This record gives sequence, structure tokens and C-alpha cells, in this order.
Amino acid sequence: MPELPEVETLVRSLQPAVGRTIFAAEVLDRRLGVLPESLAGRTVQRIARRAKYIVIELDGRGDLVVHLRMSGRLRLDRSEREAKYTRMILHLDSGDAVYFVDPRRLGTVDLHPCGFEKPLGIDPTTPQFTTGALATLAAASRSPIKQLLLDQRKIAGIGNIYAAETLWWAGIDPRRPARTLTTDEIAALYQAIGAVLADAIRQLGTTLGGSVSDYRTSATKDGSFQNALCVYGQKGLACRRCGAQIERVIQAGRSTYCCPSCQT
DNA sequence: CTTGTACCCTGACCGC
DNA sequence: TGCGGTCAGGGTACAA
Repeated sequence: MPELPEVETLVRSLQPAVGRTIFAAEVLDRRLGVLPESLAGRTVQRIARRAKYIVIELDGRGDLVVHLRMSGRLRLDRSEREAKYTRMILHLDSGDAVYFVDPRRLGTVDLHPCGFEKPLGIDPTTPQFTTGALATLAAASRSPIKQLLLDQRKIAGIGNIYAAETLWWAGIDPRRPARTLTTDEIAALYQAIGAVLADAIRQLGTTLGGSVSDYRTSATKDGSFQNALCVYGQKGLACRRCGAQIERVIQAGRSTYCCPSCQT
């Protein structure tokens, strides 16, 4: 579930937990970096998104930080709902509970007593993300443009799906060295990033069915952006812009989808 | 600094 | 049915 639009949607759905007190916590997976006794009795002050991280500020001493990685989910639900692969439960005084569910166990939960500090790049939904900022990053990069979009130390929040989608909208081949993009291409990419992320957030993100994600018994509504995908997972289908067959290529060990004809 | 690779996990799916 | 290979929205450690 986890790229910027999905995490943003999730954080919004968790807001009813703000102001509630955790009266008990269950940590079902020992590898998680938190102990139940360090959470019990704390009140949730704020829940915010930082890039793809979910930061739950607790009263007094610290931030509980969740990263969903590939298969993690969080949901706010009535306290008796158990699900398979539940790794942590925060029971709230409202009668709800926050469930952290993660089949693959790649997700992380850590308590940062002094607050969450991590060097992250520019969040593309903030005012600091400008055409000029993108141009500067591209000019300084020696990577293919797709790698730059995925580098969380430079631009924080974009993942594999939205990198592929924004490059398609901008008509840019993901393998192009970032520093070779023209001013017009930078402008097109900047525009595409803003438009695609905004649309995805509006549609509550992308919900990929099938596979590991399919057990979902969530109180949270599924996103619908999967219906708007133009290249991601569309191998062999006709490009919506020019009709050529969408290709799947491997970049840095991960799948990228692009149109061989109109992405140059 | 950069890039590539392995690895962390589990489950679904495809071809034989 | 079973088996093996491949794939999956992410990030990190390490080597080159």
C-alpha cells in the first residue's frame, strides 16, 4: 500500500485517534522496535506523514514511527477485530484500536524518544518542491531520472508506481540520465508529479488487488487510482497516448514500465 | 559521492 | 497436486 498518496490517505483516516489515550498495547512481532509498556498510558498528540513514514506523536517523550514498506497496513477499527498477520495493536480509550498488519514483516515500527529525525529529501507536495528545485537535483545527478525520483534523500515520497506514471505523463524515458533533461522536460515532469500525486490522493491512492494484499478486511475505503494507471503493470497493453505496446524493463533490479514510442 | 547486489519476509501465480 | 522459479507498492548494508 505504501507510496505518498497511500500514506497520506492513511494518515487522514487515522485522525480520529488524535487526542485518544493508548490504554494497552500489544506487540506481536518481537522484531518491532517498541515495547508495549512504553506505549501504555500515552496520549496521541498528532499523526502526520513524513515522506512515506507515519509519525504518531505521543505526549511527553517521543514519536512512534511506522513505515509500511511493501505489505504493511495500519487501520483504525473497533477493538475486537482481529486479522491475520496482525503485528501490533494499540487499544485506545475510544473503544477503537490501531492495527498494524503486515504479512511480509518488512514494515517497521520504532519509538523515537527524542523525536523522529531523518534526512529526507523534498516532499513533492510541499511548496519547497519547485521546478527550479527539480532542475537543480537533476543537474547534480548522475543517475537515470527514474532513480532520482526514487531516491528518498533527494525527493521523498515517490515510489515505483508513481515514478513510472509521472515519467509516462511527461513523455520521458525512465532510463534517461537525469542531467540530460531539457528545461521543457523538467517543467513537464514537475507538472506531471504534481498532477499525478494530487489525482492519486484525491482517489485515495492505488489499491492493488490479488497477492498478499488481498486479505483486506479494512474499515478504510480502498483507493481507485489503479484504474487510472497508464503504464504501471500494463505490459503488453496499448499506450493510451500513442497505441504502442507498453514495455516492462528492469532498472536497478526493479520493474519499470514505459512506452517505447512516446517516452523519449 | 555513485552504482549494483544481496537481503529482509511471505504468499500468489505460472509453467511443467 | 506438487515443485520450482519469479514476482511484489521499500529500504538498507555492503562492496566496487
